[in-house]
Amino acid sequence: MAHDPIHLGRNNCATCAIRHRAVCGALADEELKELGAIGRMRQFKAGDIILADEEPTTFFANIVSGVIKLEKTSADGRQQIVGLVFPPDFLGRAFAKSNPYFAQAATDVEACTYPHTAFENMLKKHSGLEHRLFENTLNELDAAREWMFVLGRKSAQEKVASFLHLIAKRQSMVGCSHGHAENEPSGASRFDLPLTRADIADFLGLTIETVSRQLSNLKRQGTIQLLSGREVFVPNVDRLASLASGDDEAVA
Amino acid sequence: MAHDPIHLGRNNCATCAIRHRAVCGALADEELKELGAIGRMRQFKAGDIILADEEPTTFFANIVSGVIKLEKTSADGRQQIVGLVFPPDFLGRAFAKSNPYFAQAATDVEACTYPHTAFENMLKKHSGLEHRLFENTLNELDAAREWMFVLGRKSAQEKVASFLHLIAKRQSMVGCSHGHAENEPSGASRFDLPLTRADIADFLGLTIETVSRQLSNLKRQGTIQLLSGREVFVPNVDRLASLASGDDEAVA
DNA sequence: CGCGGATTTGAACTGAATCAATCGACGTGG
DNA sequence: CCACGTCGATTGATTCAGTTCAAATCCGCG
Repeated sequence: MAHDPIHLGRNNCATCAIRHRAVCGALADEELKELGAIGRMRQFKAGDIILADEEPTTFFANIVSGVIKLEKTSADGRQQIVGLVFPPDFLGRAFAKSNPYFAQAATDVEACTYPHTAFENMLKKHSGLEHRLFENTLNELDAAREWMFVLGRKSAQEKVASFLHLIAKRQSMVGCSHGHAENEPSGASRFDLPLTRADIADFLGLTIETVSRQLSNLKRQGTIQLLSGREVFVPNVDRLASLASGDDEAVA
Repeated sequence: MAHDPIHLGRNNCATCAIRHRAVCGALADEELKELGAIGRMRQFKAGDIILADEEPTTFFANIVSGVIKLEKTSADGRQQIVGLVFPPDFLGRAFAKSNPYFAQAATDVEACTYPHTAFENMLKKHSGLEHRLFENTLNELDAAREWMFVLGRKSAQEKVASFLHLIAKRQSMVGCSHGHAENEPSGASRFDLPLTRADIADFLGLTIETVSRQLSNLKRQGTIQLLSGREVFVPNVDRLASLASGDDEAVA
């Protein structure tokens, strides 16, 4: 739980798993060397607080493996996850005095981190890097708004199906080395849930119990199988997708 | 309802009401002239569709007056407003093949519009302009995530109070000529609602009836007064804010 | 004056929350 | 090696906030 990441040495960008898909992919060799010089690989354990709410940002990061949750908490303890950060996403709010939310490792995480000031200087110097980060941010905004629909208008069943579908999409993408390929999985899919039931509830605006019940429903229907631990098997992703958007109705 | 805006002549940037607060405020005189040359002032009527969903973006715009709603609709007709665009906000999704959502005038709107390609060329040429738009986008992302908390975790009463508080903040800001001042209103406030009950419901993930009931509750409590037409009077904005965050409980 | 859309209000219903109990996996210590 | 405690997850029973269905009421406008 403590904020005590393992510091590894400098990263070798040339062999980096997310080299081409992350924001640093925007840079030419010369510039990449400059960015690499300020980057440092770190590991976090599930539960580690990576960036604290309302605190000055001390660093930015590219996620290499694992999942980070972005969370908002109100005074009376209600929580809402407002974003999930997967590889090769970028973590951190540029150009702000303080972080607008909590960033916590949902699973064990490896990330390439950059000191706050040095990175913002790079942004100012290399407009290509800023452009890449801008495009990234636009995509995050689209995703956030997509999720607003889920939160505001979908039923519990649709929410849970939407979540599973999202994870299936993102996890299937982790493998591919280039591009944000538009390769929607449509056949079968198998993956580990990066979140606990409590996290899923906080992401969907539901309670733990409702999430659990809906997962049981989907299992009973045969839409998903819950294997050992956090593992899920989806025999037909299209079916899941249609439940997520409410096209389909019950199937007993 | 038709897509038939009134085309006015070229705008005079020097006297523009939003000159300093909009993205164009990033530019030096020379560049401003260049941007002004491609800008054209247009007027839209309440209900006009400004940008259609899934269609190529034909133009971008700075909102000079009025309010635009950004809306998502599902196949079965459910709707969710995923953003409101006030002066001096920027409208349009840069660097995308198509619009990720519907943009419709909630009230009569005046906007300074820029042709798609010409504007994106300006962005490429002037990194200062791109930077300003980037900061804008970061703020929109923060706002979207803030709203995700409202949608996922707040009660109907809190949602309606949050909405009124948001409008009170934004409307009070329309007057000031510079900066995104952090001047939260805290005393009394009077404003026109830019949205119908149906729109408010779609923004809050509620039904029309629930919105109406909650407004009646707030009125009965004395937290707000509903004047003629769309006008609302809030004697104590702080009180509204505390209802919005759930600090406070009922007051009979 | 009367029409039509927007809004309010009422009554009944229901999906998800709440309250409560049990289960299962895992790690620790006797 | 097994009993125990903890934490996450499941399942059941009950409650309640918000929806749905239905009916007034209000209001701008020709």
